[in-house]
Amino acid sequence: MHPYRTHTCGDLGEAEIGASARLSGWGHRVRDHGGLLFIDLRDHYGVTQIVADPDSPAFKAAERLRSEWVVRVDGSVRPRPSGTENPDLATGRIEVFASSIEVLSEAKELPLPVFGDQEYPEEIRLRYRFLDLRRERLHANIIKRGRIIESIRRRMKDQGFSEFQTPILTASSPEGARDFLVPSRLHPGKFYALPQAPQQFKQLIMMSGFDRYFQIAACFRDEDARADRSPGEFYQLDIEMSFVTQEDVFAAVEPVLRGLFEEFSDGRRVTEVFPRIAYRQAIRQYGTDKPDLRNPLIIEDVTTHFRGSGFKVFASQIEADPKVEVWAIPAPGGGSRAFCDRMNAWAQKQGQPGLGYIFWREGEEGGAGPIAKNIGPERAQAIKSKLRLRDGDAVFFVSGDPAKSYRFAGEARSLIAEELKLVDKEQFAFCWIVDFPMYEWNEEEKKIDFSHNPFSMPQGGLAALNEKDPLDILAYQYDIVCNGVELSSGAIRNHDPEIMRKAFALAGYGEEALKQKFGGMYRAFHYGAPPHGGIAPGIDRMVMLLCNESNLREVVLFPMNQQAEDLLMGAPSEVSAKQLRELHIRLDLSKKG
RNA sequence: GGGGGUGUAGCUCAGUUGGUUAGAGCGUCGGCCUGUCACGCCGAAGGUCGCGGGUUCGAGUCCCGUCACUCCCGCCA
Repeated sequence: MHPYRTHTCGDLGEAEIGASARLSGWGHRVRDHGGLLFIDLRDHYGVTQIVADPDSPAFKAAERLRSEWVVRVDGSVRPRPSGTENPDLATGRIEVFASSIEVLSEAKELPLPVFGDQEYPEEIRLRYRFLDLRRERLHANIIKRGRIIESIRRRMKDQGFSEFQTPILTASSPEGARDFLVPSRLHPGKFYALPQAPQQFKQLIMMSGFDRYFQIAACFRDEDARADRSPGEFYQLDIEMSFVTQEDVFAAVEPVLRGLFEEFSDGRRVTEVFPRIAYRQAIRQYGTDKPDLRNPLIIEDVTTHFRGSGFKVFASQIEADPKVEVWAIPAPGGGSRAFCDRMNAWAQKQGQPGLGYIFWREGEEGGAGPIAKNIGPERAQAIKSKLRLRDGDAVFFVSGDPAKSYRFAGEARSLIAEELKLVDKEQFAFCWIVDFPMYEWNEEEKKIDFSHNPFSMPQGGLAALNEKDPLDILAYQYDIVCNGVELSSGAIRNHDPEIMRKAFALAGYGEEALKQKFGGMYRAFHYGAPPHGGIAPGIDRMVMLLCNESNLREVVLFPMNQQAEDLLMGAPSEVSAKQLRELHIRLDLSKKG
């Protein structure tokens, strides 16, 4: 017989009744009735109830057993007595009567119980990650993650993509995030960097004559963490294609994501055709460039209704600055003073002067609230009909230069919909955000910056760069957004060295800088570069959405904490003087004390 | 780098306006229990109230500092 098991803890059913079985696993829960004792034995596959009574030679060992001890159980499979079956357990119609129990490994008193679904603090969960991972929810998430990645690979290959591996030790790149550096032993004073993304490699792959590349790529960035941003490292579904337009990229990626989400959505609806929303329209309608389309509210411009009105706060702002607009956020069902006051109080807590509102009670034509009184019934009625509001509804107003106020309007839109329960949680709502501006104004340095990837192709090509106001130039640059989560940016790349020189010149970089910073790739552009483009959806974020989690640590096997420390492995750690000597590194910790 | 929150038994938490010996549930240990599946019942052990300082007759509670964790801003394809 196998030394550990003939079956797993999820195998046994009525078909095995009468057979003898050997199981190994963790003691999940022990119920000792004195003369009768039950053990829920758990392994990766499931839970099986073990029974022992004083007639069994295993009884003594069973009485010693505690939670999370690892044991091997020999016994016979028998039906549970009528009325004691457990329908919540896959193996709940049978039990194993133990003839022998051997303890393979004892467990000390647990700092984190595996049994039950109580929440525990992060520090303990991370320090004892191996216990946390035994728990049902995390265990299931990790399994699901594996299946999701497997499905992505299959779907990408079915679309004719090939998976390649790009280097992990590469050159430091000046753009974007802070690099993780790796000192070179053979080249004193020089460093490798871990890739922030295989961006340049995937473009080089296209220029090397390949097509339709993808990779489940590890990316490294030495930046501070967020709940939806792991410290240090994360994974991207890195994609690049040759001879494509933006539409071709969408056509390749959309079915992969839709199919993937349909496969793992557990019945939640998935957007059938991903709408395309221009960046500027997204800002105006949703107050964000990553709108949650599960939220039905749409912001409208009602500036004209306040110009010259009796509500002097807005009217004088509009008078004083032509950039000022008043945006209205509808709140269907929010038509009560209590709700409006609560929103206003929230706004003040956000450091805003307040959140103006009008609300309509039954049979009250002009609307209620201070703004309604000041602008008069005609204007209030005009706003009401423009936003298609009814009695019982409210509308909130955000006034200011949209470039500064849009974010607050977007936050208000989210909170209103959340409070009024207008967000349909039973769906995955995708959209493409397109037409991102190529450049943006850097107020601190008083100069023009690339707003996203400097290698994006400007819409209109060289002519646009030469003729248009740089701040009006759009790029073939796009995001994919799901439920308000930015899954990825992508772009059609700039493959033309002439356009590239001009594009960098507008941002204040000469050709020398281009050569120096992006030498390998810039060189490749001069030897026959195909038009190409791609995208790189974040694997961890997709898994997070599909697992219905709001923190990446719930879908990563061994995550670091927010300070980018691995509490289980003890990373980062000090290294020996010998290691440092070999790497030509001398430490100066004087600043740290 | 900045702001918010949290820190009390192995774990999750309660602890009133500052007032005697700091409590509960789970877990651990001991006892009882033959159909449980969050088994039940009885009992016991277990505490640097994150750490340091201060105010006070008296501090888990108030003040200052500091550390740890967490969320956010800055930062970040």
